[in-house]
Amino acid sequence: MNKISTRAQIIQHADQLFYQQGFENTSFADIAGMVKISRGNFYHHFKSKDEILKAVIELRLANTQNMLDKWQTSTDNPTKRIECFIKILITNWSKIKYYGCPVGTLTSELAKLNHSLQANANELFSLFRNWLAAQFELMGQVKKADAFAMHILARSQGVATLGNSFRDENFVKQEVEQMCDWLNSLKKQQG
Amino acid sequence: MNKISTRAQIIQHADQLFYQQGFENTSFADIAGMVKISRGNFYHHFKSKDEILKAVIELRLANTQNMLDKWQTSTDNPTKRIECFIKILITNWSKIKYYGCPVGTLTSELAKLNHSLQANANELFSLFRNWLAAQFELMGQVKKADAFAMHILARSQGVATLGNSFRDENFVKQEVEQMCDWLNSLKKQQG
DNA sequence: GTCTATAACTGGATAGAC
DNA sequence: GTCTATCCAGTTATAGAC
Repeated sequence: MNKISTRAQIIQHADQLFYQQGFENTSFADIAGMVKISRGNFYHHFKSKDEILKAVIELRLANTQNMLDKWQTSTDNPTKRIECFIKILITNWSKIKYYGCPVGTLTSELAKLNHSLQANANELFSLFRNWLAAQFELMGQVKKADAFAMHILARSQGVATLGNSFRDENFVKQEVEQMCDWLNSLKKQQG
Repeated sequence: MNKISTRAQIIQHADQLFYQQGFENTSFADIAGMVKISRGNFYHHFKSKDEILKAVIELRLANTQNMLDKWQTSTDNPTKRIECFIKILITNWSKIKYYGCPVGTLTSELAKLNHSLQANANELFSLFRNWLAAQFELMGQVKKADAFAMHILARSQGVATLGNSFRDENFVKQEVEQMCDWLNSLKKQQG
């Protein structure tokens, strides 16, 4: 019955704004405007802007874990699971088109700011990396599991960046298809 | 005999700072500090930060064109030329490690700012794209030339982003090798 | 006591007058 | 080329509302 807490609202809107506008470029006034509270009131919930970022990253980690868990239970075929990952590019295309990949753009921005929460943001990549590696292991690719995970992560990342720059959906679809082809060629090798 | 002009110095240092710190996060004072001129003098050369960005992008376009021209003359083998491109990841690793790809991080940042110079920055990608496509055509891959160009551009981009995040040189080297293998497998197909 | 609004402080930014 | 104006960010202090 309770309404969503103010704290949760702040995190939720900050999450969205950090993604769409970037962390640095998003001000308290921006967030306050969306949550409809006064600027000063923030400090009742968070000690600093960095704490909001920390909470946002934690929210993203939780949401990502949820997504991976769902994929894990919705099918027992690891190849199909990896395909779920690859196809986020298409599922989320309407956002990626304008704002890029939420993980890659955040880690890149924090790297340039030399921000103290770089490691936290990188955990988002690690979450995908480890999950993907686990799937490749299930496919029988034990030795190359991590390398393959990084490979597919990197290709997805590149497609997101180029897709965002050129705003070309066909390019994204083609690359997704190629990644799926590559994935399925691995399966056959294992037979 | 002339010393490098003040204007050129501003652009050069801005280029470096925009790359290392990001565009938004770099202030006039930062640039003025490096060029060692007063801030008033700044306005003699540039009316706004956006004008500096425009000049920086033009400088990068010129530098990129120079690099491509050099590769074009230093070898008449298109496959080897594309390898030159792929291997920038290793050549520039010491910078990519900390600041990512100068092109990808700029276009991503400008996309989030919804900046008016997005199209100018994208030209940097187009320069590479068209040059790569021309090389693939010379390799005999006429129909797929542009798709291959985008493919290799995207993969390089992804490797830069992940390399920057995980700071893992071995990963970069492995991916570079794989891209070169892929490239050479195309050559054989054509005979 | 918990949450919120208002106002003011501080530093850094762009901008522009002199 | 200095110096100032203005604005806006993050932050803090205080006092009121529930």
